[in-house]
Amino acid sequence: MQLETATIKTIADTIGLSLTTVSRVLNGVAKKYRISKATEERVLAEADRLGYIPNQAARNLRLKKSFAIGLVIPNLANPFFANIVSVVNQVLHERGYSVILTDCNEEEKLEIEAVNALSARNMDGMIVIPSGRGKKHLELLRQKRTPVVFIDRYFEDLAIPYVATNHYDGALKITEYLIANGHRKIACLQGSNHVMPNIKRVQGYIDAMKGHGHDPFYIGGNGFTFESGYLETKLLMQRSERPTAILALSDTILLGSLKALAEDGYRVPEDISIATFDNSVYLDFLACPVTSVSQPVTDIATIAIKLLLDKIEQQSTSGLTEQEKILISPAIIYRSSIASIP
Amino acid sequence: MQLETATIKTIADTIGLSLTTVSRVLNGVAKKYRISKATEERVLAEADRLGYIPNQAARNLRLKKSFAIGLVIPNLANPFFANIVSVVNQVLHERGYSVILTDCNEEEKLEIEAVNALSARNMDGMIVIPSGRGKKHLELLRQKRTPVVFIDRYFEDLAIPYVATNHYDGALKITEYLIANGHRKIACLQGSNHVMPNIKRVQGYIDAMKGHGHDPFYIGGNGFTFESGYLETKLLMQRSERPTAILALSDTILLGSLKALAEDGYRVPEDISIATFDNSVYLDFLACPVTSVSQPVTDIATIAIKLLLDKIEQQSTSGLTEQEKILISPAIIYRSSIASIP
DNA sequence: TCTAGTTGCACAATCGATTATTCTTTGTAC
DNA sequence: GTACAAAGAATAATCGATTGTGCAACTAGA
Repeated sequence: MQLETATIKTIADTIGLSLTTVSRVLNGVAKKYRISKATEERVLAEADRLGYIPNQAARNLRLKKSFAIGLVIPNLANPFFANIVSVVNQVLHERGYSVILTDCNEEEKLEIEAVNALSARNMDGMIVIPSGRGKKHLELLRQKRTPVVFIDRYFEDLAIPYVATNHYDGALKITEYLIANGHRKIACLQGSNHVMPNIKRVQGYIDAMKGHGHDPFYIGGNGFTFESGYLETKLLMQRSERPTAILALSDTILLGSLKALAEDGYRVPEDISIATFDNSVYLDFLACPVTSVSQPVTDIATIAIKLLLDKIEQQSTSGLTEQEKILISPAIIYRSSIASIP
Repeated sequence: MQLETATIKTIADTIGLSLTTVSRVLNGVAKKYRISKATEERVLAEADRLGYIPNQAARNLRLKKSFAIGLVIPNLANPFFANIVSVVNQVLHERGYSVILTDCNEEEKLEIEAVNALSARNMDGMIVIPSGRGKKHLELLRQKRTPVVFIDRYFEDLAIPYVATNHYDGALKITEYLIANGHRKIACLQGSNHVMPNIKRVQGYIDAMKGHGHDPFYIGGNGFTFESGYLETKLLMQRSERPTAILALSDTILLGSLKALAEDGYRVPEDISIATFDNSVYLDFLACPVTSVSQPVTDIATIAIKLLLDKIEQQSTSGLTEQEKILISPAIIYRSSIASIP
């Protein structure tokens, strides 16, 4: 077997035709250029025999198109993001695109580097879940006319489409459910306080409380992490006035919170009720299964890709329409972690 | 601001030098080609002013090097794989490589397509966790001299390096621990029975049983999935002779198994003991925290990348040495899911 | 002053694929 | 028999970066 990789030239030489003809056949435009059936078949047969695979770098250079989509996400170790990547990846591959991934570890510096690196690789489009609050590198993409879509996290003042859960709505509903169950002292353990999902969720919590005539009881924490949930819960339970319920704004926060509660001997839901976001699969199997806001991951990913591919294929230069700001209302999955209190 | 992307030609034209000189300065080989300090500075200043980013497709084509590593994995939704990808991604980006990801959804067909697509993109190297049992597409990579390293799953008869947990050892130890706690009727719920980790784990289970004079009690299941764990446990508990312990060969299987046990009213560990693999973070928070074999994900990923980059950078054409078949013994994390029985 | 060597930079080919343009041959109509 | 059209395929430029080789201009030593 030949060690040399076959190129269009290899094929052209072995069957004595020009590069042009071979290229046209392989691109399926033989008819358009009146290439005879016989020639077409000879080319195809030879390409097959040599195991020809077109060099993408050459195509990319010539066509200024990479057939690749860049994916920039905060942290793959978080199952919620991993799920999004999984779905996005699958759909894009079906559509013939490669996926170039970067995990930014929630650091803005890495995010900027990633966006620039992807830009150098001529991405046909990008899907970004921003880690930081900086926008300059993202605006530069618009100048370069690279289509971008945000998932989950977004900037409202940027003319870049986004698809996300209606975080506000989810938080509002689940807080109202807690209130309906008699809770007043509901503590909210938040994530990174500069990202949109967190801002909206906190606002939902606040509005639900106020809407029912209560002041927000407590808002603390500063990251979508296990550690933040753990520390914040420890602090929380040492206050003179303890909460009757905790609303964790992510599953990672929840696990930390549960660990703190368990260490201090609090039982769920007897001693304290708890609710969370994200609805990871293991919530059903915890000591006490936890009620959760369930984000429609598959829908979000699918819609985002549709938006992106539309932009890529039409290159519509029109401004941002309302249809490109999409929020999907989440469902709430009821489990046994919330007790009714008088 | 200019909308056109700056190229080397742009820079050369605006300061009146040749492409050659600009390229050499930007590649940091100015000294080698005796380019004056003054010229060098003019070039750098202009590149900076124009926000020049080298076109990777052009470099890739010319250098036959993509500065990218292909990653082929079975399923990102599985936290174990997501963690691997997270670590791999981070280390590679530090080293200046991009990561091109494909999730194969555990399908061999997708795996083959992915490997070919990555090959067309001239990957400098690839890290593969095979989904299927086919090897032809992987052998073709050796012909093309693309360095490859397997992680977690591997083929012993292929001259391709691998880094994995010592699955056999892990299964042996945890089974012996169950035996030491008085268990004899230990059921083993397996994953995909054609992949190496599963084969080795099952063998460890069998050898531990036999080593202590017992016949393997039960081996069932056929996938690293929630469903397999659930169904198999339902079947298992309907047998006339019930197990006193279950060894789930992954966390996903575990969750399914726990659901089945809970539905039928069995308590862990009072009615039945249970142990698992993977040590996901949520194991601590289950109704009964579950004892688990903990795979050294970070170590595995780090070593695999070291092997790969060594191969890429030296292009050592030497055969596979023993040092390129690396198995790391896992630790066991003891929790309360295993009861001592008389 | 002349030669040999050094300094500073440019020419042009190359990587593989695409494509507008051009060229040749064959067929057809009057 | 001439003119012209259509069929079938080739020439050559192009995308952006890299690099072996070549060529002035200048310097230093004899």
